[in-house]
Parts: sequence; C-alpha cells; structure tokens
Amino acid sequence: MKGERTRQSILERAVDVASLEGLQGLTIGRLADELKLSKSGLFAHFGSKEDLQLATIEAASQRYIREIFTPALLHPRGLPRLMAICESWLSYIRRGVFPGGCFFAAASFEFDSRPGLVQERIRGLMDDWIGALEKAIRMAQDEGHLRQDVDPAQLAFELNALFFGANFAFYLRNDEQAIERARKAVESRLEMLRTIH
Amino acid sequence: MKGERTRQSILERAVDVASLEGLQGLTIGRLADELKLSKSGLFAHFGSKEDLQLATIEAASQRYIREIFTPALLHPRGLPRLMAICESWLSYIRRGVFPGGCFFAAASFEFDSRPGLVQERIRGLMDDWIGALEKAIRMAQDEGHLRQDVDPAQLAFELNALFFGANFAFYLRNDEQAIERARKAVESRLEMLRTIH
DNA sequence: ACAATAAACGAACGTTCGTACTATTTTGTC
DNA sequence: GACAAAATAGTACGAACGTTCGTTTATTGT
Repeated sequence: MKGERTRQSILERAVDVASLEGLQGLTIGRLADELKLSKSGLFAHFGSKEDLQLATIEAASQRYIREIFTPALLHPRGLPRLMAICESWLSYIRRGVFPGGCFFAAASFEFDSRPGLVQERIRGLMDDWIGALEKAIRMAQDEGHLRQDVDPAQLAFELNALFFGANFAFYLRNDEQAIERARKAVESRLEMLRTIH
Repeated sequence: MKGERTRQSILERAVDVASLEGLQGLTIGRLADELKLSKSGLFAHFGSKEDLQLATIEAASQRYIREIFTPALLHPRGLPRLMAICESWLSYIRRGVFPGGCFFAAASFEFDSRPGLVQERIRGLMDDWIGALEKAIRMAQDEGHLRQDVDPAQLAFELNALFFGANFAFYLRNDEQAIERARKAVESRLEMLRTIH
C-alpha cells in the first residue's frame, strides 16, 4: 500500500509543524504545499481537520515513546531506570526531537481549556506519561532504592514540572543552562529520597 | 475620552479569550461579536492583529502584576515575601484569574518557536518575572533567611517550574491536588534552604 | 496485459481571516 | 445648539480556511 507510506510521511511532517505552530496552526493547505501534495489529496487521508490532529498526536506519541521510553527501558528497573528516564527527557529537549520543543508540553497548554476529542486524547496520553513516571518510582521503591514514604504521585508531579520548566527556559528564554539546572534539581531531589547515601 | 474606555473593555475580554484560545486563536471578528461591536470599529483601536496581540499582552501583564505581585509586596522582604509570592501564584491558579489558566504559561509555550514582536514581548515579560523571583530570593539571602550558597537563578528556575507544573496538572489533568502538591514541593524546597530550622 | 482499485489532482464551495476604505453617528467644547 | 473631532459602523477586498466533488493518474492483483 502506497497510501500508508504517504500517510506516514505526511504525519512526520505534521508533527514537526504542529510542534512549531501548534495543532491549530497546523493547516492543511500549508502542509500540502510543504509536501508538494494537493490539498484535496492530502485531505483524503484523514477526512477532517480533527482527524488529522488526532493522527498527528498518535505519530508524536510514537516518536516520544521511541526517543524517551524505549531507551530508558534498557536500564535495570529501580533508581537506574528512573534516572535514565529523566536523563532521556532532558536529552530529548537538547537534541530537539521536536523542532519546536516538546510536542506534548505545547499541546497540553494549547488544549488545556478546549474540550473535545483532541483534548481528551492529549489528557489520556499525559495521564499515561505521568502514570509511567509513577510506576518507575514505585519500582524504585520496590527495589529498595527509594524511601517507602515517598508519594509516587507527588514525586512524578515534581519531576514532570522540572521537565516542562526546562523546556520553557530552553526554548523561550534561550537559557542554555536550563537543562543543566533541571538535571541538578532532579538529582538533588532524588538524592534526598534515596535509601542509601 | 470614550475611546479609551472602549479599548480597555476590549482588552479585558481579549485577555480572557486569549487565555482560552491562545493569542492566535484570538480573532477580531469573534471578539467584535462577543462585545457587540463592528469588526471595523474594534479594529480601528489597534490597526493590526499584531498590535492587538501586543496590547492584549500588556493588559494581561497588568492583571498578573495586580493579582500576584502587588499583594505580595505587602509582606516584609525576605523569606516571608518570597513565600507570599509563591502562595499568591498558586492561589492565582486556584482562583482562575485567567479563565483558561495562566496567560503567560500558555503564551510562552505558544510562541516559544515563533520569532517576532509578540515572542520578544513575551520573552521580555518572562525575563522580568524570573528576574523578580531571583530578586526576592536574593533579598531573602540578604536578610539572612536563606543560605548564601543558594543560586538565585537555580531556585527561581525550580519555583517557576513548579508553578507551571501546577497549572498543567490543574487545568489539563483536572488534578484537584495539583496546587497542594506544588505548595508542598515549594515549602519543602524552601525549608531545606533556610538558614534556621 | 488488462481490469479493478487506490491515490492524487484541480476546481469550486461557503466561510472566516485580517485589512482598507468611506460613511455615519456620537462625543466634547465653545 | 453649532461644529470639529473622535469613535463606531458599513462595505468591500483578496487570501486562506476546511471541505466536497468529479476526474485523472498510479498502483495493484490476476
């Protein structure tokens, strides 16, 4: 099937454009021009703008998982894996996996007050992401690496906040030290909650 | 002058709409409809869409300063004032000062990769905000409330990240506990960096 | 090779966008 | 209350939006 290949190439580009201009700034005409496709030919792959947005979110999710999660799973469960996830996240910002910064941070703020299918999907994926962080934290407790009195939801909240903060400072403020600052904050927080010092 | 009054009422509404739909989702036609003005009548107050966006940012900035900064300045300089700023920020989210969540968090992520006057203004205001946080931290050091080896830029980064994280969790994830989590994280961080325990 | 199917195109739809003009109403001052 | 100025309305424009349609070109399976 050639259509599937075309669809994938459309979505790869759509993810990049959306990370730069937002999911609402992602327009079918512009996307078609950039890919040298006709508007109608591109449109036929999706059927509606909302469908295109949803498909773009799925494609971004795959990239996210591939770049952040899969590599981190190679590390042994417990604190090493949790730290690998954090490292992975920060390097994902530095490497510019999405040209406009973290796709999901941007989408989260863009759609946090816009009910609809798009919001629901973003919320679902962010729930998954925070849930995965919490799971990694719980594993670190089970392995005896982190103190038992740590609240996984609390720590996941804090780590995620530092990630978003790094994205903000790095991309908007052009603060080259942002990533280093986030790393330092993550490390000192985890160091404080370790069982063995 | 009646024009100035009209302009202010336009901007008040523009700030609310932009916090919900973004600065690019803020359209002149829609704004005119909501305010029962003609498109051209409204447009005449600004002269261009970009000017409207810039004026909206200024109006949002005034609201931000009024709601967060001015009340905090009533507290004595040093740790009390720094904590008041943090409290003020979190209550500003809970109170829904902007209907779509923090205007500047949203604008920061919307324009972090879109060069232009709007981005420059947002960057400038965010620099001011982080700078104000750093200043409050330095004052707390000068007053002997915070340890001298604290890096103001590092702590300001962390506090701001927790604020943005709270905004994210509260508005997108509907996490009622988000604000409490942020407060806890802020308090434990400040507690750790105090001179006297 | 050929028919069946899938994919892409081009033109047009109605709507909304931002912006430019001109006309009309409202306001403040003498 | 007349009059200039300021504020608002009205109309129109070209461009871009998402979407639909009928047609043409490529690809596939036999």
